[in-house]
Amino acid sequence: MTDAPAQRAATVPDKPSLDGLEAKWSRVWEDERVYSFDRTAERERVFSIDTPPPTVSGSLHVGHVFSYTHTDLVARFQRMRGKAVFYPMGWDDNGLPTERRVQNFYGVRCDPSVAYDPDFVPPAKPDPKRQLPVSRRNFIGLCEELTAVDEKAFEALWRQLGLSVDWSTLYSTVSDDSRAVAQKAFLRNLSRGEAYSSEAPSLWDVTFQTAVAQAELEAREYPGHYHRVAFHRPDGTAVHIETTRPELIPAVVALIAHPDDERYQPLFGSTVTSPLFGVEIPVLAHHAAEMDKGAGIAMCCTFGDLTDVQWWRELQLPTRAVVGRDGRVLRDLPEWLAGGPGEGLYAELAGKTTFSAREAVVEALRETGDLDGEPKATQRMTNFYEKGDKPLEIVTSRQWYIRNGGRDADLRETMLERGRELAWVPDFMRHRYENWVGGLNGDWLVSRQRYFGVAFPVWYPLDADGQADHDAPILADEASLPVDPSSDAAPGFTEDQRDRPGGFTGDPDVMDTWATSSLSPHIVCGWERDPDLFARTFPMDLNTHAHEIIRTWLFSRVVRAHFENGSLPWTRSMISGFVVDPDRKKMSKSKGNAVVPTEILDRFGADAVRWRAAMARPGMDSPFDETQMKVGRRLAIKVLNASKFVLGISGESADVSRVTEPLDTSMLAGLATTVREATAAFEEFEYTRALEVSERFFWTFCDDYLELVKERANGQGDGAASARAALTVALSVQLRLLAPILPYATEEAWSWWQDGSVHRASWPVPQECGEGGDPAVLTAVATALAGVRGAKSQAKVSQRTDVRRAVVTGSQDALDRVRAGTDDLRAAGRVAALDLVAGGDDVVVSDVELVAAAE
RNA sequence: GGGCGAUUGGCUCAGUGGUAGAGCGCCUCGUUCACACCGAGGAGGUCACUGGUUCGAACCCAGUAUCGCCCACCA
Repeated sequence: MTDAPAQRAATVPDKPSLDGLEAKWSRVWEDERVYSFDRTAERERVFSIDTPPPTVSGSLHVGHVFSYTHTDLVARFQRMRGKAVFYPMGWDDNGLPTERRVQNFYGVRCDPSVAYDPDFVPPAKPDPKRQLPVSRRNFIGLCEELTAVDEKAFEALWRQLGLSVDWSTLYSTVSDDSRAVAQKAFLRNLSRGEAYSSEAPSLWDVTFQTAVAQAELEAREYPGHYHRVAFHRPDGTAVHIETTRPELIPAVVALIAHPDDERYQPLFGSTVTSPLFGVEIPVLAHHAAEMDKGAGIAMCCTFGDLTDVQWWRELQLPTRAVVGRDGRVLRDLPEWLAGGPGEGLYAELAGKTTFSAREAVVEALRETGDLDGEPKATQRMTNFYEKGDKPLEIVTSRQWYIRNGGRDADLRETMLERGRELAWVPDFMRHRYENWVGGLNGDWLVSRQRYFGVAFPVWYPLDADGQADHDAPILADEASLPVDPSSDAAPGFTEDQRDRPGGFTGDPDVMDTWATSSLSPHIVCGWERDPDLFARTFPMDLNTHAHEIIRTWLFSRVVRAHFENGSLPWTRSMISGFVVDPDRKKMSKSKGNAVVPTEILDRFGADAVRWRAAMARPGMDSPFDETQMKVGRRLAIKVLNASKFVLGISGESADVSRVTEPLDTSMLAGLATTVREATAAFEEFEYTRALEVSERFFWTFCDDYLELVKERANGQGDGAASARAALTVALSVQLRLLAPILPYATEEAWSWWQDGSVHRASWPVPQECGEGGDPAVLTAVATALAGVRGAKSQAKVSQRTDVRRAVVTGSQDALDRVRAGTDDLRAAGRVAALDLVAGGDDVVVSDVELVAAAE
């Protein structure tokens, strides 16, 4: 805060404009460190905010802009209220989105078997069809290179939008610090039994060749066919099942029907043989089989779907996998098929995709007559990885899990209780949390078979045969974190023992990005790194984001803080709705209906976009509509022009004790009410209401009050002094009321006559507006003025037309109020003589005698 | 199938028991002495529907419909 004041030159321009304000003020705010966090503040004075680290390899759309603005509105209000606002920003540069972007951008793919090339230069002309294999280390280098570029663009956007983050607290999810936090928290989870590894069936994306978590699933419509297929009883009679996946017949382990199903009760306990492959399997009963679905009896494979996994687990069925990690039928003949009638067919299927294998099996079923009728087309919901485009398979593999209540009723109840403990804005959003936690069907799978991410700080000893002992992992020392087990030797070993019998091997996997971002409160608050900061900022005061990541980011942070700190990570969550397209459909890049934020910021300006964002209440979806942006822009311009006008006639003295005229005290009384309402609204995180009351007052102030007093204020004496003081007080208060919404226009106007940033000024209090005013005076006088204006409008003459005489009727009280401002009214309406006549209740203007233009 | 939210003038939305509101758009008029990225005035709605409670319902209760989102659903 040393060398910037030159830019604060305090002159009122002749023609105020929004142009250039963003560049000018975001620069000044940075130079003066206006939003820096005072880390000496005691906990009660701190307001700490956890805001989502955007995926830098993704693209931001206008929905993000709105949601981040919502956070900023609260941050700015709290700062002006005197809080030390801790408002960091982070980048999520982990994981698949980055890998995918690097692959497309540079035309490379990661191949861990390729040796590191220190002189590697990416292809000048990437060929997306033939990606160049590069070493893991080179690949990660490219990830880091590209994210650095993306981060610059993101930061520029946030600065233009005017987010009041303290950029000195910027973090990224792949930094050494974040990796150390992620690894340390994982080791703690492990030591307390909250994390574990397990060889188990899990959802698997065959394109990315990685396991995925329940929270990353997306059910989509997917076309398929029902095939009615015969299994055979020992006496040769057929038992028909229906399946959409006949290619899994070689993997069948049982037929299963509901225990109450009379059709199949005689079969329970007996066996049947599978068509084509002749494998003998039992017919079993299980309550999860649905009588009215398909044939009522299902073929259970290991594994076709999650129900199969349930049956496999609960009925203790054997494992007979035929689909590999690449989504193709396993090359080697499974032992349970050896010697059977299907050996030849299997050889044909081996290596085929499930799609081609299905065709071959159907053909074979036709030939043997085991296909009953023709396949019937169907559309069904199928699980996809949210970033993938092929249905998920279920593959058995060793994975790391963190407990989250998905397999433990007590823990689940504890997590539901945490959700109840949390304050939700709006409150109904808590249902999404409860819905999700209540429906968990397994623990949180955190390992990914990918490259760019935080490694598990774990190695395994190798026995004399070179087999890893996964039950005796070698753990990293906390002091050594972060570590990379693929390049750092395990403690107690040397690098030349890597992957040698009797030596060690590093855990090959990386953590899913949510496993790191679930620790964002720990990362930003300095968990274990800066205990003093942590004590001042954690648990945090506010968490904000849109509702789509309640199940992922919000829930995962609750889990981690629960385990690590025995508390919620924050006391309150404010959840934004979506910006939807004009048809009320969700915006997404793939649908092509997403609006690019830089474009609207450039076209309408940050204040206008922020104004529009502020009009979307927490949790409410909001259609994108350009015409609304113009309204915000108009307000911002009006703020500049009204400020210029007020300062031009009022001078700069804001001495409220000089305000004596009833019309002036009336205006200030109304302003005091506005301050009360806006403050109460902001305290309830109802920024929209705060904006509405402030804006409504501002327009009345401009349209009525300014017009009424401008003549008197330009005159002499106590009346003029009263008006000028009132104008100045009102300007000061209103600029501060609007500052959180319109940071640029208010800062610009503030700079014309005040020292320092409006964003560091104190939030207005009603006492600034004096006491004893009657708000009804301004209302009554303004109503009378509107009557005069209406008469002129009706007569289709200029508002500047002189009025010889007019009559105001109303109740005695109303007339008293009008009388208090009668001189101002006559001046503003250009009325020579005003008669006040008792009658009726409302203020009504009549008998307006206009002076003809010619006179 | 379960859950949540929405339904008020052409559009976007306020309004939680007492005679329907705002902004935008529209129409008319005016104006350049803060503001043409302007001002003044005006028209426009049986508050989705059906019952119920109440002296009184946009608002409370029950149900229905439509739209959206979340979750579940691969036989």
